[in-house]
Amino acid sequence: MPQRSQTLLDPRKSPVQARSAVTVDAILEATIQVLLSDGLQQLTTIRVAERAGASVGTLYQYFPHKQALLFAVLHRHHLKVEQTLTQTAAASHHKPLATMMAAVIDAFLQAKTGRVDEARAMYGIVAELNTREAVREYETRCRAALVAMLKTATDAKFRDLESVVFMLTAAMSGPVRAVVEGGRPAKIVRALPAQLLSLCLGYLEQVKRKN
Amino acid sequence: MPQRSQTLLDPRKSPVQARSAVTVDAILEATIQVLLSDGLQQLTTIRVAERAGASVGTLYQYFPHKQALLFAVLHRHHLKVEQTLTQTAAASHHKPLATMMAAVIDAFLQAKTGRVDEARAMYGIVAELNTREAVREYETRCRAALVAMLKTATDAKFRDLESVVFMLTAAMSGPVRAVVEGGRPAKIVRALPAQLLSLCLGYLEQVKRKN
Amino acid sequence: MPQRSQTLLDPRKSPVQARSAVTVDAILEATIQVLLSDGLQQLTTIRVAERAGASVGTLYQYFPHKQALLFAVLHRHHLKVEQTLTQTAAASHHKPLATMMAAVIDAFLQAKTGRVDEARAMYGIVAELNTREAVREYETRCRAALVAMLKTATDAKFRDLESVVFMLTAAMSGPVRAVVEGGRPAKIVRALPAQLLSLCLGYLEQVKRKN
Amino acid sequence: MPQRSQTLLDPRKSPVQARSAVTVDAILEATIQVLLSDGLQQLTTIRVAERAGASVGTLYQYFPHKQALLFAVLHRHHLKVEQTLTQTAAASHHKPLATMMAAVIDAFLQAKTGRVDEARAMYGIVAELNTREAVREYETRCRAALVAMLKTATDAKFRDLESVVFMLTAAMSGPVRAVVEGGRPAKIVRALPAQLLSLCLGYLEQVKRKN
DNA sequence: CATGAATGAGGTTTCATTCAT
DNA sequence: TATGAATGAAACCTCATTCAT
Repeated sequence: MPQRSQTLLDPRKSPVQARSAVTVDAILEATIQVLLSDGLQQLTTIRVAERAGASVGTLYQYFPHKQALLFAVLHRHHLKVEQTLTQTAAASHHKPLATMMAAVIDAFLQAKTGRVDEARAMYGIVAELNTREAVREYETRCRAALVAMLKTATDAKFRDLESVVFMLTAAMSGPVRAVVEGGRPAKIVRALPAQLLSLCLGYLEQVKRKN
Repeated sequence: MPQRSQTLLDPRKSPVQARSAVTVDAILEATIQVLLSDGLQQLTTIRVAERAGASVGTLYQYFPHKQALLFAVLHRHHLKVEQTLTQTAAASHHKPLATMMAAVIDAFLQAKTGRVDEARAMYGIVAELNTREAVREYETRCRAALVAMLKTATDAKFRDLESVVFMLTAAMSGPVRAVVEGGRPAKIVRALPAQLLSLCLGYLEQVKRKN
Repeated sequence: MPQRSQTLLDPRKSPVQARSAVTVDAILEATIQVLLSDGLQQLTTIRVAERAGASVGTLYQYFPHKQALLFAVLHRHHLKVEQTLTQTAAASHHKPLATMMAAVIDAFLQAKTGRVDEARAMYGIVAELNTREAVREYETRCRAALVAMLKTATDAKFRDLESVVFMLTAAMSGPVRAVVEGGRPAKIVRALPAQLLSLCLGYLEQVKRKN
Repeated sequence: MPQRSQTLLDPRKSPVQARSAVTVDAILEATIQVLLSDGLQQLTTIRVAERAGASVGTLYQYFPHKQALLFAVLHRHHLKVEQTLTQTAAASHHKPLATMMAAVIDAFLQAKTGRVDEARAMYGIVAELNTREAVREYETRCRAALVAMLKTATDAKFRDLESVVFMLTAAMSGPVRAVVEGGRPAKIVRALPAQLLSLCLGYLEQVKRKN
């Protein structure tokens, strides 16, 4: 699979008929399935097509190449997470910090662990592809929503809110990733929301002091 | 590259003559170089051998297959980080929390950013290979060192220290990864040590309160 | 070419479209050609594909690996010989020994020397591959047909017919192999049918006496 | 292993020192061992050297290439069989047919089954290499010994003794090969000498009649 | 639109052979 | 002489992609 510039990564044609939309969806779903059951190395276009109940030819009708397919899967995931996050953040404006963070953490965890398998699959895609650009943009949009929200916090003001939010999100992504990738004891998984809240609030507390 | 069980990942033969040790080292180094310049997808055994100034045949004298090569590189990195961390932790016993964490963060950052390229390459390897087992063991050993250290903290006692340390390390790994993978503004990079300290101490503060 | 268990030797997929049947046949035929012109050592999958007017990829669509290809060729040959032999044997029930053996020898020689090249190629395959199992089964089926026939001989009864037939077929296979492998004087080749008949009848005569 | 003309197949240098003779012998013996335990495909020069307790370099001191090594093994076997056969034949001049054949069959079986493993290994070598020439010469010499013997038979004279001996030896080689290659029931193995005698005498009887 | 047979570049791995030590 | 590290040609096999049906 040769590396391609990202301008070529868009789907080949938009499914205009209902039937096509179903097919495309089946393919995207199949991609995640194969990714999880076989791994990225074993993910071949034929295997994806088979699992989707289609033929390779059909797959290539909708995706110009394998990268575009993987990219589309990633994009769909990003959209979902971003949407959840943005809406939650918007709904939490003008609240105290603790309330805000509790809501955001909840939303983030729900988006990520609602379909753990999907989230797990994404890590593989991101590692393999040239997704730096896309991931950066996605993260930037997510952070923007949090920045906007935190600006309206009733109980705190931050200098350099950008940096603060970077740390917050990056710090959260660590434990979340560890849990999504699996193999953590149940105790840790259960405690995760509360722990993340401690993590965030603790950090914000420290930062506030230095303001 | 077919998936292989990890018991087969050991190097094929230990170099007995002096020159072979040099060769093996050159190959490991070349692997990192190629990983960074070409990416894991484009990393071929021939390319690695060439960059190492050797032939494929030589590469295969020391590594039974590509996976073993990548695995060896990862293992070497793990050893280095683990050693730094363990020594620092051991030297920080019986100190206050803030001192401990400052030392540990410093050591961790030095190990990871001392050779950013190497650290960056590792993320690729981990994503590609079946490294779960190895990574888990490495992380467990690192956490054990921190647990042992924190037990002796002069200014705090923790219930469930295991979970606390899990959160600490996982939380730190987020921002560190973001920075190592590159593309972050210089301001963030510079501020990282202090920010990580805030993150850790803030979290520990929160946890202490609930004890 | 690594040794593989025989359960994996089956063709990969059955051709569903008409053109693929042609392709498969061309590949099998090409295998024999290459086997004879280049020898088993020089038989490479690429060479076979080229000779068949196809590409390696196509070859591997129908045969999971080189062994399976060779095995398929052998199997086809076995089927042909077995069929000829079985039919002839069945048609010769209830005849005197001499008539029976003349018919069988004739059939066997025809099957083997009708396409000497093919037969010759088989010896190479058998030597190279792990064909013990397959060959044994084939031989067993052939012997069974002869046993059934000889039981109905009008002029002889044998104790331990199994052993007798083993000796008959094994004895015949010697000279036939010598001739098929080539380089024997024309005189010997011409005289072969009659000589084989003498061999078989002579042996049966001896065995009868001891009954 | 490229095919080579047979003029190059001679050992590189004759071992003049006793030590060398031991080494060469160990290598030849190791070749047979590897041939039997690993098969011809897996027989590599390094493996042979290891099994012989030497290094590849040493192996190549005595054999210019792999083919020469295999060829030497075959040659040694041929010499042994030929010698046994020739001596027995010479010692059986001026005897009746039955005595002659009994002696020859006994000698042949002893030579072949005395070290079944060795004999079995030979079939592999012969199939793989370009040994036609060498095998033909060996067979010719064996037949010559039998022809000379049979000429002096006290109870029979044959027209075209050459052809008769060809049939005799070829016919015998069938069952012997079957048994040497293994997997035959013990009953058959035990009965082999007597059966071969029946085979030969039966055939000779038939031929005599037609004289 | 859908199919799946065909393609072939390119990747991994082996192993006979050489040659510096 | 003996060693074993190094070589690299060449084999096997995969899989993204195309295109005739």
